[in-house]
Amino acid sequence: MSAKIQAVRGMKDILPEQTPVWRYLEETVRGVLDAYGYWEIRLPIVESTELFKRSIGEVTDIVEKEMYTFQDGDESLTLRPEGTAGCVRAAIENGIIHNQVRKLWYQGPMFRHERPQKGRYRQFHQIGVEVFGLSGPDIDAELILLTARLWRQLGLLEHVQLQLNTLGSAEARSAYREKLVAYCRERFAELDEDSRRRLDSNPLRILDSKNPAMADLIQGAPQLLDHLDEPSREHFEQLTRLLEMGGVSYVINPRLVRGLDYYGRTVFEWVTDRLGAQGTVCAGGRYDGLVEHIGGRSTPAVGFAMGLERLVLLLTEGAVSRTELPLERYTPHAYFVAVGEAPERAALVLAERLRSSLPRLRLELNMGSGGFKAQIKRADKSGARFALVLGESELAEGQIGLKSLREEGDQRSFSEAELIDFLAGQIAS
RNA sequence: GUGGCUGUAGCUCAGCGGUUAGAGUUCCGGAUUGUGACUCCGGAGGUCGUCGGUUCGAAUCCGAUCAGCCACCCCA
Repeated sequence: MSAKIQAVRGMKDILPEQTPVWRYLEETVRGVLDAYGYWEIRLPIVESTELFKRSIGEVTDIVEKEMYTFQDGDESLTLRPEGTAGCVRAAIENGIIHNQVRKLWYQGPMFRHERPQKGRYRQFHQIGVEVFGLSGPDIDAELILLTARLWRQLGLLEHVQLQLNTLGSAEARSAYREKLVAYCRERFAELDEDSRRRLDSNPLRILDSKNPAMADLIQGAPQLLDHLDEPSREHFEQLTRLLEMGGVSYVINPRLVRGLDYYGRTVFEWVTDRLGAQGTVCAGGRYDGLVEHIGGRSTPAVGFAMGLERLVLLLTEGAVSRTELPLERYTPHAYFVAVGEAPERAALVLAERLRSSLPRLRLELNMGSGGFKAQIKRADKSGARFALVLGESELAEGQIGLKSLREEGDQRSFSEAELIDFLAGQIAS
């Protein structure tokens, strides 16, 4: 054997044993988005580096040290570290948000060069939703109601908590930031190393420090909620009222600050305590200034993204037991056992006819021969409910055997027509 | 970028200076000339992460390196 080549750090294979969970999750999300009238947009994975610098912010961790950037001729390109920037770029470039409302979603891999840990990988997958052209709290509420419905459908609602905050208008926030920075500079000696760094990069983050030595300083710090502009306060109050009417409970977390520069007003996160340190499963907020900032006409916008790895983890080991997931929809209904040369040939043809007659039938035909024992074993392992059996004697009698693999009962014998009827009934149920 | 823990069969792990490195599981075959999930038997499967050092002797001790996991930072 030659030297092994392994997957690059932080980039995980999603194995066949896992893909049914992924499909279940993705299909459920798509179903909910369809139900609310959102349209899919498919976006490139590579964008110009400048796009991310301008939208995410030059001094954020993402842009400073986490981007996969490479030179292509005289252009600097970057593997997208998040989806919003590309979506906004595409929306402007194609004129689809010019003076009109758009409700969009996208899906796919994102790349950040971070140290991997539980629920965090260098290539990870998100489904993102972005709405353009609506400035009221009603759309903020709809997005949150939509996610709440999704958690309910996935059986996750009782394992996640909605945290909510408002960052106010850009003006109010930057005024507040100055006050906070001034306060921190006054008590600079009390700041830990991380917070001194945050003072320049993201001062609002200081309030979210996990260091207990900082608790005192944080206690006495000025509060963003006390510095809100009136329209933002009104927006936030209406949003919370709508959520209450919609039956979604929330916790106001004044320390909730999204990491990306473009957020303002509403921000929210769905968090869980079941995934260790990476508890955020879905997060988003309003970014009314971004479209203009990237070169479009001033357009209000709001959106969120959910991390699929984290949701899959939550589904498989965090909250729902794996046996509760409806994964049988991804295993074959029936596994076709055919022993002997003539039966094998006949089975290949018969399997094709069955698939033609029953388009929704999932039928796996045994390949690679093998005795009855081996083939029945494979049938069992495939997860199929039934084994179809064709040996020399069935072939001679023009019958097909049907053996239930999931419950007791004798093997039955069907003609082809009877078998189609029977399977049709099984598929329907 | 920083810290802690861990690298032995495809997977989960035992062995922690002394024959030819083990178990469970998985896979294949048999017990049962044509029938799975339980049982029994057999077979296949290992450069003990890599490189170097100590030693008569290293999976075992030491160093370096690489990788994985978890946490910090940050984030979905």
